Amino acid sequence: MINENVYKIVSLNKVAERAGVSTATVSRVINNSPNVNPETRLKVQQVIRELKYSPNRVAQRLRNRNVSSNLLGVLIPDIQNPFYVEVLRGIEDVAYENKYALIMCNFAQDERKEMLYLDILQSESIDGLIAAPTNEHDQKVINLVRRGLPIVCVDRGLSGVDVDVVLVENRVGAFSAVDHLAKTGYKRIAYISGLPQIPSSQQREKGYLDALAANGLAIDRNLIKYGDSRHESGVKLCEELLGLPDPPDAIFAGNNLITLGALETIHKKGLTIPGQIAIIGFDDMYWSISLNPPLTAVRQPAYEIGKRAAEQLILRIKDPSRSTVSVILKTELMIRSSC
Amino acid sequence: MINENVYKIVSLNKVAERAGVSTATVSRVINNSPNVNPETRLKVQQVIRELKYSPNRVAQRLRNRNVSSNLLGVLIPDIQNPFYVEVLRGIEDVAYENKYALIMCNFAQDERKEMLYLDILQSESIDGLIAAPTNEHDQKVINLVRRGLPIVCVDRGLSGVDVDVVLVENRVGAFSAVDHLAKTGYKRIAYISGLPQIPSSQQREKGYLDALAANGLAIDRNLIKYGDSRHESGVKLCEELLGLPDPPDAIFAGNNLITLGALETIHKKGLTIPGQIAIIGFDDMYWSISLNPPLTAVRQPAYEIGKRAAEQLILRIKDPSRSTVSVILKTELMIRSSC
DNA sequence: TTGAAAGCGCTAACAT
DNA sequence: ATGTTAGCGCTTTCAA
Repeated sequence: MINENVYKIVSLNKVAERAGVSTATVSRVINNSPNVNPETRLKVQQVIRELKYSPNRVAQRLRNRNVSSNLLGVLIPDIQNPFYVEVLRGIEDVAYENKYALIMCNFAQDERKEMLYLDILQSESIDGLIAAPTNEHDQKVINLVRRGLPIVCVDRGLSGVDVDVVLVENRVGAFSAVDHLAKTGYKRIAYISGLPQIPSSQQREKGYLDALAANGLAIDRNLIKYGDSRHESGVKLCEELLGLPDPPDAIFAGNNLITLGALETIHKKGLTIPGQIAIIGFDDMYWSISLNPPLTAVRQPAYEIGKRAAEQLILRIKDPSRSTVSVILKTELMIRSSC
Repeated sequence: MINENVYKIVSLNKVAERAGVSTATVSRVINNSPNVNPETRLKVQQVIRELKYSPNRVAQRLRNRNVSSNLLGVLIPDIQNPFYVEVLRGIEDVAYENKYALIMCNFAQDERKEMLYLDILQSESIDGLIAAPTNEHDQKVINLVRRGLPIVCVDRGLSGVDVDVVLVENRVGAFSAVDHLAKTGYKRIAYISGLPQIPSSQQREKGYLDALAANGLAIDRNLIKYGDSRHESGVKLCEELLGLPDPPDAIFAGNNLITLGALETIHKKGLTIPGQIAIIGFDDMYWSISLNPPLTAVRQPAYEIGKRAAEQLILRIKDPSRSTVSVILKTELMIRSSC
């Protein structure tokens, strides 16, 4: 358990000793305090370089609870989903620019894992958190907000508390997809939903329903399938749909992974797209054009979502009392050849 | 700058006070020390629950430099590459099982970013690091190894130091791909390489060259293109290749992203695969079957790589003096219809 | 079984 | 301009 090999880290003390000054002076140098004699500063910097000293952030953080830890937490549901990867990239770029490092917690849609990670994040005394909680009533995250930890929610809000949110017009996006399907002439349009407790799934369902209604299409509950937002459930639910006595002529897939799963099933069955079955996805991927056939999809500006979220978070960290905002981004229908 | 809104965290002190015991006793309780009177323990636990106390890991770490911080660093070159995402998943699963959290550093192939992150990781006093450094001579990582920080390298080794490594038979994998191409009858086989300074790129090139030789095919240097391992360079280099006066009849793409980029170019030009141009990729993706056409590829066991790396790392953390190992995993040729 | 106290590395008064 | 010192929250001897 004990690491005997532990590598000795040079401490402020050693630097002070070697430079013949007090620890306070060294501290001032590393924090760029102006009140240091230029010569002293030079000497100290020299020693720092010699000793390859770098300040212990753990100690810094313990000391300064109210000052930046330069750590941001990111809590995402599923790193296998390219959408979240793009969001993460956006966050990461902004974080890096502002000298924040990221503690990344992928809870893989497992609530226990989410709990553990939130505990860790909290006790690491992160500066702020970007989270896509399991659902709007996530008590753990709500408590964190109440306690004053700067938080920005992504892709879904939080009910009962005031919190910054960055999301996308899910209902509108879904509507545009299903409307496109209907206008193209499809009559029996199915919806494969992600986890139904996630607000975005619900809003997409609403968009789907609204579009059917707007186009005078009947709602057939058998054509709505609920899954868990993962590839596997796309595969399975698409099979169920295609096995129906009266199968759909088009599928609206609730997210990335479901689309890919559904595609897999369709190809395994040797069906032609869009001839025998049309498909449209929520979430575009940069390789959608190379899919068979090039996929028509509702594009969410994922990178932008992450970027905005990180920017909001940093603003909030700097000024915790600023009023909360909801950033709502638009989706875009990318029409290719799958419907 | 100062966060006036700072949320008060309950400290050991408060718990001790409230429970009418000393801080030492509370500490013993949270660390499951056996030397605590059962009644006292119960009372303390009660108070802990009441106050929703959770120990401050920062303080714990500062105190116990030689004891687990339960933080692992992960340094990966490109989170947009699905290969690394899978590796990350493997790492993450093992880390979670062992109650480690991950500080994820995506350096996006930017050396300055890598430096910054390594500094942060070091000063966060992580327990260990899983890294895929820019190249074998990465001084920063080499220094870390020398200082005794437990490190496992992924996808590439480190020259001059003894370090645990998990990688894949790159040469053999590339050979099998190009050999398959040659045996299928392709004569002018191109190679689009990732960053040429990365050992795996070099080994794949070697496999490519060997396979050409083994099949009596001439080497045409014009058919070897070097890029930066990203989607964009797949797009561009494939264009160059197809624009050649004497273009290739097959392309071996050095990784995931390059394959997707090349595919994009081929589709934009309206060429048929494999009729007008065949393609085979290094790195399989779970949606390869849904590509147009279903992609033939060399599969690396990415999840397994991550899993093994994390396992090795945890072993090394527990016993820093154990001798280093190289885990070398096999690739697998997934034959579908792109060549 | 419990408590008192030192100290991990650092910063911010306060003093000089 | 610089040094002295207290203390962040915790664990761990050492004593009782």
